[in-house]
Amino acid sequence: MVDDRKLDVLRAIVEDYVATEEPVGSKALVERHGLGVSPATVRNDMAALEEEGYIHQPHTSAGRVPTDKGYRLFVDKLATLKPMSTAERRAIATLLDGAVDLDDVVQRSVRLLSQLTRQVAIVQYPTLSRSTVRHVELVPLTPTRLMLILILSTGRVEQRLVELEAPIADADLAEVRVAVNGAASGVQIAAAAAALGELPGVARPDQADATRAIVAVLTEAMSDHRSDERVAVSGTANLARYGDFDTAVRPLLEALEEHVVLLKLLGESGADAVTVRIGHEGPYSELAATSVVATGYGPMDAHLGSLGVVGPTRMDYPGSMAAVRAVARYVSRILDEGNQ
Amino acid sequence: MVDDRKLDVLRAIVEDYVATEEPVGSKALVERHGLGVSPATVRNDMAALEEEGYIHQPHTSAGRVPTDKGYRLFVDKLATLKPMSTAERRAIATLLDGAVDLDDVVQRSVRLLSQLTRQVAIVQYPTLSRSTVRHVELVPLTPTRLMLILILSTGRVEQRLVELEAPIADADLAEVRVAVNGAASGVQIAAAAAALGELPGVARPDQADATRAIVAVLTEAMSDHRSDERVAVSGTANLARYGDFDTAVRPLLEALEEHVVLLKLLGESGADAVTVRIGHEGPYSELAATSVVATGYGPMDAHLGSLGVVGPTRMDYPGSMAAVRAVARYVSRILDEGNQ
DNA sequence: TCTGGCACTCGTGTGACGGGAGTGCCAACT
DNA sequence: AGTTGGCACTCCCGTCACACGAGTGCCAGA
Repeated sequence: MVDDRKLDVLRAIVEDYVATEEPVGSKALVERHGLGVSPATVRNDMAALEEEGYIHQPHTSAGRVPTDKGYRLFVDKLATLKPMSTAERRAIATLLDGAVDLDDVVQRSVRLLSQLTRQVAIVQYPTLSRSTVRHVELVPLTPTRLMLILILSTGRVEQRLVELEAPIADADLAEVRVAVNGAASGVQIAAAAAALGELPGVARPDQADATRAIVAVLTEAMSDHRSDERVAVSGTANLARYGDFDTAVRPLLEALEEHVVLLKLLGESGADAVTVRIGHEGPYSELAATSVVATGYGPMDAHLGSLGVVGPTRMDYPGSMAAVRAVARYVSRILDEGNQ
Repeated sequence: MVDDRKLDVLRAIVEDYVATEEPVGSKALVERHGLGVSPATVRNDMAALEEEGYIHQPHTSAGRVPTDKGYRLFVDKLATLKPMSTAERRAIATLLDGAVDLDDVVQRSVRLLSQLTRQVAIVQYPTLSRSTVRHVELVPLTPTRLMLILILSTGRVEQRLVELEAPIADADLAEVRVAVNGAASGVQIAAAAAALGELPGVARPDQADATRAIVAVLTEAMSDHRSDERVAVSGTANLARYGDFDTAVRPLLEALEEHVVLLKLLGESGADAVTVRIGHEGPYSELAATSVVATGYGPMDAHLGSLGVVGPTRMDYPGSMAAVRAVARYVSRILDEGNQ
């Protein structure tokens, strides 16, 4: 069914089409690639490939274009990851090492990824849920008003206001702070919520009200999945290179506004495998003309978030996959370092 | 020179062109607006307006299109701000009141503004420089490593790591914390840097090194204008409604990637006046086809940042100006409340 | 199994052409 | 002096016909 030469032909078609954005014919194919056979032979193979649904002819007397199925085969069997050049590696390393905080890491990463791939890049902020509490700080603003600061192992900092029923003395506040940190520090978010729930019960009676208010705000902040939905996007201008505006650019622009949609697009990729979703394989029918190359990141086997690129199905898969993998690895390493 | 009817004609041309995106002719004009004169009369006026550079004819036998100068006159003399409907006012109020922190305020505002105007909205994060220090917190992570947290009056929180030469005792740390807050709390950023500079000299000798390290990181964090350059963008999908891709959409998409460019576009608008920059009036020749409607925000007369919308010169100026002003007022009010 | 040849299909670019929207100008009217 | 109706003129745009050429499918021969 799929002998070697036919696969070569498919690979050549994909590469040429990606490069030229035009249907590719048998003659141009044998010229640009050293296939060593005549156009007529290639035509036979093309007919077979079309029969099997890997390529498609926009109209009679036009060249062939890969189908989603064709891209799929290409990615699964034919693509060899383009290794990053040493210059690129060094650029990644120096750029990301200069980041000063979590926000900065995410923003530099997304920018970098869009520049490397010349496509739209998406980076999800690290989720709260799998990280641990590093420290909880309570700062008195007025006698009945505290600022609560929650510092997580990923470097994320959440801040909330706490309103108290009654004023609290500095000494009492210090005790509550110690109690809260005793229960939560170093503990995973999920477990910390449970441990904190016990606190108001065992606190000194005159500190119980304040403890209860603080714990309420704290658990609310920890369970706030708003930040789980945060994503950074970069490289929108690369959409300008798209050919067809209405079928390709507009739906994607709209999707980029909806962070929930983006997260669904990125999906729950495994931490070490680069996932490729081609055209209709994705969850949105409006985005049938776009592909997603994504992977998870996070130190070791902990999945903290996903990142990737989206672009036309006609995209450079090997290059994108390599770039996505490289950036994910660097980001994982940096998060790991900051975590010590 | 510019008698009343000619101004009426100009207003009608602008309104029709904005609505239809097509050159507007004399006949359609008298039909759609009750001008009470004949097409021939209007033609005479149009000839005069064109002579003076307010309108322009793409080619003979076509209708007229406003020039930048024409839009300018329209905005300055002819536009009456469309008041927001009560439904819109309520939508603004409820949406923005639900914001939990500064990030949330900015992100909700920018989204709201893009939805109200159906254009690309931009909101600059509040600058550090004009805000005051609310509190500085020092959290020991390891004996020689502190996390420094800087809380500003706008609600912004900055975090930095501090590496110490030698371990520091908790008691000493508490004293340094008091000293630092004594020097900086409630003081404007600019003044705080100076006050902090004195500290290492007057500190107890055994605390001088630690104080010096902390102050160094703190002044660095306060002078970090990186956050001054942060902007939020929303509504990119509205670009899809643009007609001409290459001259209008592409340059703007590219500009949206460059936050520095955006800040320059927003400009240093006064806090209470809505600024309109039309086409070539702006600083970038590539953006000759786009206009900017912007204003400053901030409680009272303090200018904390700018916000606005960008769109085609052919845009609904009265509606955009009203929306920009309304959102800026609500944002200012919210920042003021959070500041007490 | 591959190859060269050949007839066929069909999209694309070009040029001619008519319709129509809109203008400018002029003479007449108020 | 300002306004109006009439009229000739300009020029964009959509349509149609047509030739060109790229590309194909098929078939006979190596």
